[in-house]
Amino acid sequence: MGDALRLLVDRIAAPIGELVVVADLQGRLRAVDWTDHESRMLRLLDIHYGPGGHVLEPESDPGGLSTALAAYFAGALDAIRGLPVETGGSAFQRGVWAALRGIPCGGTITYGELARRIGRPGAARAVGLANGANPVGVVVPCHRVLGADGSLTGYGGGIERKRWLLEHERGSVRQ
Amino acid sequence: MGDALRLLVDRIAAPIGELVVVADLQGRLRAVDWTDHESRMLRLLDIHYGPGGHVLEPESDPGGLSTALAAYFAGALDAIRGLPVETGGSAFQRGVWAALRGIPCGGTITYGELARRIGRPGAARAVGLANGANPVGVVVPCHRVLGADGSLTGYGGGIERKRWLLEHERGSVRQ
DNA sequence: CCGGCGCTCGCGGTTTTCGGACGTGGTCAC
DNA sequence: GTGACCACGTCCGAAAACCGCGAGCGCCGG
Repeated sequence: MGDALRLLVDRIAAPIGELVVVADLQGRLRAVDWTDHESRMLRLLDIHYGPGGHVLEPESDPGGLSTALAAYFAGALDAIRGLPVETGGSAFQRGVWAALRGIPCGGTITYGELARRIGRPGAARAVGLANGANPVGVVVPCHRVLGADGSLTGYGGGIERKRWLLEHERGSVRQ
Repeated sequence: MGDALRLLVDRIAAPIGELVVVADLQGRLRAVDWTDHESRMLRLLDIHYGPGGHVLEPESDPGGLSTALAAYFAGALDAIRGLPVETGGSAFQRGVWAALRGIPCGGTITYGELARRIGRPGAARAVGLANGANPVGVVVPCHRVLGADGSLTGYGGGIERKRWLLEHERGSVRQ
């Protein structure tokens, strides 16, 4: 297993819980999730890189990513905008996640509209599925997707956090 | 939208406010309302013909209807008697509106009596509802309907106008 | 006693709201 | 392959709310 993917792990405190930050040696984000849902994150890593295909090593503020995330929670919403992200996943999923990064901070979109935007009208439900499979929470803003009627419908880390994030972004943007 | 219903719009002054007159290309009245309640009229048009199902074009005295209405306000009450009217609405509503035109000028009727007259005794309250949904004010004389105790109860354009219209019709008839 | 007033309740058509039944498209497990 | 999941969206039918009413009652002051 000498060729296993080496990943650096850090943890930071946020107002709504502790975050796990996973980066590669090139300083690209590979995963972000809440520590109380860490098992889900580990499962996603296994799916993307294979069980045993990666090793986790503690590291303080790898690539400055932890600092950027902390800044975001402190109110500097732009701090996470251009952060480098690298993921596995199917072509469809990567398309969804790429589209997610196009949603401006403080804005929202519906599952159906996002499906249309990636050229797959009618795949709204599949978008929800891909959303739930997003390994990089917060930075890839899956929380900015709402139901057609404006309902929050669901979020891997818990609806309450989704609500908090939207409120945080909407409030700080002061629109 | 090439098949949208084309409607001609005119405005005339009356002693109690300005009126909007809407006619079709065949010279039939489609709507009449007070300008200060124009939004209500537009909503009714949307309900009857669908949003975007009609286009409004300014036109002076379409089909001579404006002239007829002005004559009515000047004292020639008969001027609006036989005016052609065309509306949408449910079967019940059209029944109510047809019955309204049977009320002689200068006369009145109660909601309950009107209900009985169209074969729906007990539907007095529904008659009130249909009355409020009448798109062709004045010409379809919804103002001639009173409560069982003679009270004026209500009128889309304001009770004051209802009182004025009844007074106008009663006075000029000189009964 | 009698008339008037105000309240309550039943009324019927329309509109709005709500919930459940589909159709949907991509994933994952056999 | 095939079938079963779902962080959806649309449609349809039932139920409830909404009112430009009217009749029935109890209450009160002549």
